Amino acid sequence: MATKTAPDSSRRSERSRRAIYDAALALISEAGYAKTTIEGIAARAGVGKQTIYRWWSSKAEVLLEAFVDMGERNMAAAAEAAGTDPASVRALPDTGDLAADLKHVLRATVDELNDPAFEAPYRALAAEGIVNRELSARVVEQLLEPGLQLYVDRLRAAQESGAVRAEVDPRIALELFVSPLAQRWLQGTGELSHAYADALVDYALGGLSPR
Amino acid sequence: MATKTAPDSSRRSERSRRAIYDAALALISEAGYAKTTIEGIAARAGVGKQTIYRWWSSKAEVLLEAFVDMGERNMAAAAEAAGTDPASVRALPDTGDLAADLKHVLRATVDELNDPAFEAPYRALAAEGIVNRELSARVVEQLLEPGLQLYVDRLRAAQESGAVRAEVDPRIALELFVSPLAQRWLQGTGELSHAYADALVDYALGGLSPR
Amino acid sequence: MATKTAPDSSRRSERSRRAIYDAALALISEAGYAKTTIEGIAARAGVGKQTIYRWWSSKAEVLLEAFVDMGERNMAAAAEAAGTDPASVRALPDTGDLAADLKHVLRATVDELNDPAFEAPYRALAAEGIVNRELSARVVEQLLEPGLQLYVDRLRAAQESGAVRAEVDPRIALELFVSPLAQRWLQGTGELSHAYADALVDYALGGLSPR
Amino acid sequence: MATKTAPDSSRRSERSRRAIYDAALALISEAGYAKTTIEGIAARAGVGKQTIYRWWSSKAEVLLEAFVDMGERNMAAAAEAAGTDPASVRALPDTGDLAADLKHVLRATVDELNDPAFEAPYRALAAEGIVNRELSARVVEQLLEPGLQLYVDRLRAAQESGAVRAEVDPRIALELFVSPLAQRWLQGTGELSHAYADALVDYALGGLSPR
DNA sequence: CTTTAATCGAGACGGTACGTCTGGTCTTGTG
DNA sequence: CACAAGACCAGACGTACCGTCTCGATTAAAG
Repeated sequence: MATKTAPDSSRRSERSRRAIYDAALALISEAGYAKTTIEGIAARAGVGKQTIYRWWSSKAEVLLEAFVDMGERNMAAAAEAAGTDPASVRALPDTGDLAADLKHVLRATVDELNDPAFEAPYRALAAEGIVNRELSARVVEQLLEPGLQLYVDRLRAAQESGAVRAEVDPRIALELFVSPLAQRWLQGTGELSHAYADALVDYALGGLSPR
Repeated sequence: MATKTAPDSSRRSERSRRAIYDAALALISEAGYAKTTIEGIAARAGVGKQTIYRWWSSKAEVLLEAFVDMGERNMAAAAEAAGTDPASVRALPDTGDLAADLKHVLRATVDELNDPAFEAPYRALAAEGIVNRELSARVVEQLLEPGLQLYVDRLRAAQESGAVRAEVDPRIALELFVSPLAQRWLQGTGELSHAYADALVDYALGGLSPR
Repeated sequence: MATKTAPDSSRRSERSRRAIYDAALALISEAGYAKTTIEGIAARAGVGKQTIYRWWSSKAEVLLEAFVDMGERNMAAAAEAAGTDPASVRALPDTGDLAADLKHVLRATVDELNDPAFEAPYRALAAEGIVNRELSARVVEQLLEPGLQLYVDRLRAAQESGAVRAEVDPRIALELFVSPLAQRWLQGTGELSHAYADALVDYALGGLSPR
Repeated sequence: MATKTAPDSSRRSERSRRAIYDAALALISEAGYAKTTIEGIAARAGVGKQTIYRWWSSKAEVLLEAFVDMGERNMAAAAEAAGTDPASVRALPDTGDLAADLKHVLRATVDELNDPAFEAPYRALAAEGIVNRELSARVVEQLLEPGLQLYVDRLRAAQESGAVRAEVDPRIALELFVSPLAQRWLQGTGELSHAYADALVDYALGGLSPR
């Protein structure tokens, strides 16, 4: 039986890949995910439809890769601007004051989530992920997990310095302030402000009960 | 210019409405949101397509109403089974022990979220809501808000009894345990267990910092 | 078994009938037969759709009756204007000169066929009749036959006066000049002029072969 | 403004074209013109609807081409059967006896018009042509004109041999026997028999007046 | 360097669903 | 009961995309 021969990636056109990423992100920002079609991406990128179907299996996959690619380029640019190596760019600060450090990062996250350029494609990815488990796993793994791990690291450090109780599970702990933020952004259930971010940190660290 | 005259809702066929709700929920459970089509709903319901387009403007709207309707019927059934009036069915318990009460409700929520029958349509609605702000607002208002208000009420009662600090904003406080649950369910970032629900309540009430 | 009870024509609204005739003729002139819909006629006439379906079985039937009605009113008006009784209005002239008489009538027919107001509805009727045998029979019987009979009468008179050979069948003979006219009008295969009408009469009466 | 680019006819699927012609003719014979739908043709032909819309602009156009194609194939088949070249197949006979020649051809036409297989599609085409001038012109030009030209040629020959008066216009003369035939067929105003065809020729050639 | 085979842009193809329009029936007051 | 109004089921309309499938015309690797 003749198996569908896999494409030879060594002969792949870098030119087309770039054009497809650019077209995909542009269209999703302009018209939204639902109105973005593979046909539209191909036309905008000046590429045959088959070239897309050859390398990706769905619209969501194209978007995910385009998004990851954008993230990598942004990070490389930031690292270059900062004159440091890329790895250190995303690390959480550790000034010794856990609350201040968390507020600092969460405020930055709030600003990022409020950035309209960021909005459309990421929303699209989030929405698709809810319904498409396989994609969701890749989104979490490639886009979210690295960021979450930084919180885990910082909380572990805080546990060693005694700022956080030792028996607390950092994976659950970080959700106390990260998930409310994400949820508000996804569902639009409330404003995303620096004050809100601060409140989340205060409540989560100090607890709701009187001490 | 002749404005498209709105349909006369007093002449609406209750029979068709029911059939459409049933067909929509059935198809979404069987095939998922993306593969459910208006044409399919109409065919399954034994209804003309126009009858759907006359009363709803999108697939998402049909689903939302079908879902709200299902909720109302379930609640009415539950109230009848319990022999009480519908209003009291969804009220949070108040045994005096806030942590126990919250764990009780959150565990029930975990069970509900893990129920496969509940899964498909609600996921579909959530996904659509992320990308469709107008729908999202209606989902929040009609499906989520009533439930969240119960938390606010319970937390206010706890503040009066001194179990929660007076300066805490209940709207934010409830997100500490509700949002992480929702987030895990939406993104599949972790298991949804009773133990997890308990941990969220403990962390949120007691805080992460040592006391 | 309950037979579909026939409508009681004694209670029929004359008002509606008139309005429907007027609306049908107006719409067919404005938009053509194909774009004229029962729905449109009802709306234009300010009448319920059922009122049309109750009394007519098809769009073509409505048009036919509207057309017959229009003819009757026109004829009555002409008779009144001429101060004679309606029956004599459509009679062919008999001056003793058959060729002249036929040319006179055919020229009038040419003028009528070239009248744009006449065009659309009659074309529509003709087209529908080609495909709808039952309608065609009624069109022929109610609209065409009376006119053709006049030719038969005139030709019979000519046979008695010796102007036409006795063994000629008048029903076939009249087709020699009437059918070419009708055909050109239906198919647009050539101009419809007085000269053409004259030529038809000359050729038909005198024959094509030399004598 | 991006003009809707015309399809590339060199890449057209001959297979589909055939299947569409066959399906169109079959459906029109079975159900008539009005009940034949583009959707139905596509389904019957095992073809996407777009493939029809890509190459034809209306149901009438499809039918016209299907009909022309059928005619060409029939003629080619006849030529092959006769062992002669296609051009000579449709030529009118010239035995020197004009009346006999015309009767021969008209009788054949009568038989053809009475053939049920021929009936439905051609009626449909004729009906549409009456209302659709653009189509009518193409029908006349592609289907009728070639046949009519043969009469013109034969009549010209007759004029040279003295069998027809020199001042007669052949284009008009042929209508004397062709149009009545067409008219009877279209309107069902009378039987189509060999005797009728003969009478038309006799009347037209000899004239109605005594000599 | 060719040669040659896979990728490329392009777009026709068989399909599915869209949202609209109309047909013909049924229902609901009103006169 | 006929009527105006219009909701109903049904299904065709013409359009937009889907994912697959040819087509030459570049490429880029292996000869």
